Amino acid sequence: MELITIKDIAKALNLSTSTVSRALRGSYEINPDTKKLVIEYAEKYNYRPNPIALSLKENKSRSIGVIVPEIDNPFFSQVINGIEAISYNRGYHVVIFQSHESFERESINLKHIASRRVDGLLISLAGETNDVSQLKELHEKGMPIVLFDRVSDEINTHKVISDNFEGAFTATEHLIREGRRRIAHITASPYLSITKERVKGYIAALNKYEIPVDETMIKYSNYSSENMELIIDELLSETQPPDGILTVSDRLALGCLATLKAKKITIPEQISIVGFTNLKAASMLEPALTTVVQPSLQMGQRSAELLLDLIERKSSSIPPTYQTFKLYTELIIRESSVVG
Amino acid sequence: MELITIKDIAKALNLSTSTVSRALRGSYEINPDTKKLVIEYAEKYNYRPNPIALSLKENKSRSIGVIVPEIDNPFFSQVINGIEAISYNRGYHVVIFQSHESFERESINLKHIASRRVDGLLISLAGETNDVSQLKELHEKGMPIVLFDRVSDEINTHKVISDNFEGAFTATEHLIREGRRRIAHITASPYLSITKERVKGYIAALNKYEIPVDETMIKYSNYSSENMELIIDELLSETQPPDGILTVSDRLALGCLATLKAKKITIPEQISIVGFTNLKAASMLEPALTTVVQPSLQMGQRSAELLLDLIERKSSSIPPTYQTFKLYTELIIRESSVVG
DNA sequence: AACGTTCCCGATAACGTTTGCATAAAAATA
DNA sequence: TATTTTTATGCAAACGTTATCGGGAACGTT
Repeated sequence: MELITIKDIAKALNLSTSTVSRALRGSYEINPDTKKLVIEYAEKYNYRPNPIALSLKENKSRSIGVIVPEIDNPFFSQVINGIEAISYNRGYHVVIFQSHESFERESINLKHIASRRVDGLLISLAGETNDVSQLKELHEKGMPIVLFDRVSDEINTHKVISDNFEGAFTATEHLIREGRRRIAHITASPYLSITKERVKGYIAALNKYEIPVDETMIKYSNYSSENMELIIDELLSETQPPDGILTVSDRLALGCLATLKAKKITIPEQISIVGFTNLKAASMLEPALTTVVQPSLQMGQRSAELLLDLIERKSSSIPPTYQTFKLYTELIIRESSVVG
Repeated sequence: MELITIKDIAKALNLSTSTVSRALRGSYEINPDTKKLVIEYAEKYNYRPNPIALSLKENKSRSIGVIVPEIDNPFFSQVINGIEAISYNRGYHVVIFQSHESFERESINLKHIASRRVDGLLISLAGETNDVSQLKELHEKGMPIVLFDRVSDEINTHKVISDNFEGAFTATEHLIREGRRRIAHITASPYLSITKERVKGYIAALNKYEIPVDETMIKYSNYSSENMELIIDELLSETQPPDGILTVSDRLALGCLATLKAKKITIPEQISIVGFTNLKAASMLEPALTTVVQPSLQMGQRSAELLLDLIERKSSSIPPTYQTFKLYTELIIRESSVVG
């Protein structure tokens, strides 16, 4: 990778590095002949400025870090797609980190990020994360941060989320209107903002229709499939087993579906299902899955735009007014929740 | 992000930067007292070496670039997951690029990468890519490169692929053994290595059973759904329409399934389907989809290991002997290809 | 002829770090 | 005490780039 540097050009052309630098950036104070000479030489030898040297000089890397729980999750890979699209257009690189839902791993990633390798951070919190002080500190030290999807009240910065309350509310209401009265809610880690908001939406819908809320119907799950088996068993062994289930992620929806099918429970007759999910195959599942679809791509795009704006306005003295952007979800009704 | 530097420590402690640097790296030639002083100060003020400065000095970035056609594709996001896992363990960062199957976009990404922002490159070629000279040049200039999945003969470096021939052969043979005789093959861009190998496997299976190969049964598709509609229409309007279809990607399999269902064609009775796909939902589709599963995670892990080895052995004078690693696929038989 | 401009260009410092070399002070040896 | 060795530290250069400053040469103006 014997790349040529400004020094090489200067030496070859008997000029100073300053002159070469200026010539390459088209400075007006360079003789047109010299400029031409330099530029031609640079093109001939395929000169490319060393981005690392520039980073050091300008104290910025033109890259942003993204921490997601799992890349291999349709929702997050769609978000990343949106992030990459915007970043690419604005000349930034995207560095990916996975927390694997682990607080420790997230913490280590944050440490790396803290040492200036990136100009800003996009993060969706890990399921285990209960303490955001490290992230907060990073933010207070001046790192531009935008939180998306799984956010925290404790950090005052831009946030981009789905309307989780509304999504869960609408989904639950849909189940109720379809005649369901005993609706379970299988959800993610209780620490997560998305969990809390969705539980609220779920409860609000039950309240609206004066259906009593039974805490044993709300199950917090990690993402393993054994766990799902357990949860379903618990639910089914209740004196009043559920006739409807609301799940809140791709994995939970799929796991729930698989478990119920394995147990020969008919969907939607015995139990209706609605999932929060971004699976493209949702319409072709057996049964076709009613889903709350989140605008994942837009979430990525919006988050990236906000972050890049923060980064580029960093020098400006006016402090940004941080906002939380709520994107709308959409309920797509399919077979899994409609009897007959 | 007011991060402290070695200079700051030096100034505060009335030492030279050299001494501080050496103290921090635990050099034997520093007075234990001084060392202790420096280290304590550094810890107190949370000193972190500036990775960009180190990159400049050592001429390496401890990050690798990954170019994939689409992040938001289960196969690739699983590969990336594997890449990230290994890279993380070995202290490297992963910078993501998407080609969106576009040659131009891939080319622009390669240009960025050429300017030393990363220490090595993992790439799976875009569907449009017919000319790999730019990549070749980059490799010849010394950039460590490992190709995965969609590779090219023209570049002599490590490659990690699935056994595409075997996968397609086995899948086709399976369809034949299930009584199918008129088997169509809907595949990706004809430029891609995976396409060529799979077509070969498909043809070899037909040959083995002395079934004539009909070129009109082999359809090269881009990834849009309108295109799929067209292709299916063409296939169905043949005098002898197909009774089996082999598709070779998540999208094609899903698109094919959707289109056939929309046309009220019964699967597997009228047409059997086998897909190359890594969809986790494959078993729960209607009908459950018979699939050739590729070891995506392992592909990512293996590729990353090979690349990092190349990077770290770069200084060694013995040139590496490049190899192509073939990973085994697995045919999982489900309803979509078994009548009765 | 003396001065002020304009035009080009170079030297230097700086970004944060490491490292080879030099060296003062201290310790050990003669 | 004189000399050598050891110990501990600092200086300066280097990685590649750009910005600030300064200045020589050529030109124009009185």
